[in-house]
Amino acid sequence: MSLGGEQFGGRASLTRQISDDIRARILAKEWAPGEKINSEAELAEKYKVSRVTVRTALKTLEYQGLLDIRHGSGTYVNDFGRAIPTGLHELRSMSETIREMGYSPSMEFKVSEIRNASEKEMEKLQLDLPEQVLYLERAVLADGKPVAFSYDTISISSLSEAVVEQMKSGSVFASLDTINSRPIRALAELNAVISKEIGWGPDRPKNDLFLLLEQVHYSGEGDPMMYSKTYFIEGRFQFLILRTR
Amino acid sequence: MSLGGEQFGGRASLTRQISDDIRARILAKEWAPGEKINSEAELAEKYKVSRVTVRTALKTLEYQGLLDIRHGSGTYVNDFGRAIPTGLHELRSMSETIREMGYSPSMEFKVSEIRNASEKEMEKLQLDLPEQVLYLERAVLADGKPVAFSYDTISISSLSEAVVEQMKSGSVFASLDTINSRPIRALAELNAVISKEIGWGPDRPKNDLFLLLEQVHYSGEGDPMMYSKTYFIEGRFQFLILRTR
DNA sequence: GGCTGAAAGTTGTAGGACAACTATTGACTA
DNA sequence: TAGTCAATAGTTGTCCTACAACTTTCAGCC
Repeated sequence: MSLGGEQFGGRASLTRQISDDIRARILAKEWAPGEKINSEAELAEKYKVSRVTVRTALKTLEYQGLLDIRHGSGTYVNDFGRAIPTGLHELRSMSETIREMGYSPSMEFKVSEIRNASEKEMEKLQLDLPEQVLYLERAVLADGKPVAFSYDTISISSLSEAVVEQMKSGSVFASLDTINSRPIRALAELNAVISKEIGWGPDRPKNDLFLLLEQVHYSGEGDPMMYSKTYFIEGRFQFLILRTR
Repeated sequence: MSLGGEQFGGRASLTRQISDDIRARILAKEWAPGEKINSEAELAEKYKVSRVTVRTALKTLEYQGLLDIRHGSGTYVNDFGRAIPTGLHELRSMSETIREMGYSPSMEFKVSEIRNASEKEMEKLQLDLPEQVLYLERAVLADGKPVAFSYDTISISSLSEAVVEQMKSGSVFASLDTINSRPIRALAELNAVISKEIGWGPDRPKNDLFLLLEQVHYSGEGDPMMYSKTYFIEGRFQFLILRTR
């Protein structure tokens, strides 16, 4: 059984590798919704790890709403229709999330420039001086149709020019992956917004209604890396949450 | 060290009792934000449980965004300004959430009646026949000020008349607690809504803008118990989410 | 002062054991 | 036959002990 965890230098914990792998297996419909998966003992043997590690991984997936662990009975795949719980708690790139939902993600760049940070950006990114930042305006597409408009400001003082150049037209998270410095945490706020200033193009919603996810991403050292405002077009993107006790 | 877990007949797991207790201690500011809490070994000794149990409890709180567990270093209380992560993933009553945020919760009943279920309600509650349901319209107040309007439909076919009567003017969750049948899961959807039909009174938002949390609550046996639409007044309630990898 | 390496402290993983709970089976009874 | 009940096997929850992996501290040395 090969895991192919650790994508780069930084090695993910064993628990994380297994949790990721089982998550992928669930989303790949290896088990039907409601079906009982292998017992912890079996999984531990297959993955060649201890039961403790498997248990921790399964617990994570239970938190994420994918599994239901029943004492004395077994562990079952949760039934959530066609949609996948959005996982607001898990830090994933938009592209990854869209892909997991079964669509094909893409981006459409509208603005992509390096300029001085505004006052609000300085505050959010904890900059003392108005240094240079990378500013992006993009439409997020699923199967070619816009589902959100994203306004991102990225602190580039500690990034090489090559990486910055890459970000200007590709995925921000993927670029950060190449230097192994993807953010590991984000503090997000959710708001309902109505505004004529947001979005562009023919697929822009006529009622000006958006669900705004405003967040600051932090590096492993706790430094702010990116400040982004993502405006989800109401009705185009399903925010599904499985809540548990 | 007394835990006072199991509030009624149903016994909560050890892990859950400890997780709840530590959560309360964190929210009571027993440790400052950023501060390192006791080691797992210490906690295990204090609570008189194994380290495994403590670890599981801490993992839960880490997932909820309250703690940061660092390998080789220790476990730290997360720093999130004044606000408490809303915990969209944890199933809590509105009152509990508001109380945890440091406000005093209350309810204002507008409608409270028993009537036949509508078609949509029948679908959501999985009823074959249009049986009787309890319908409530309430304003949710924090420190006397409305933060949300809630429209709830409760399946009462399996409830005693006394419990139903209690719900008509008190907390739904508290009433369900008395017979030990609080829902353990909810499937929720989040939307931005603009509507003139929602809410009432002088504190109703003039811009008609709400964040709608529409959800179905399920019992331990998987049966739908309640269908509710809670319209949060945009700007009055902070939906704060800590996202982690 | 600054570097090095040992040591102590903490979380992560292992393995084995038993407790607690669930689901199934089959015997027994009315 | 249908229903009840007890035994049983299977699964998750908790405990114990030990060690690996990592971080922080600090004494000792240059």
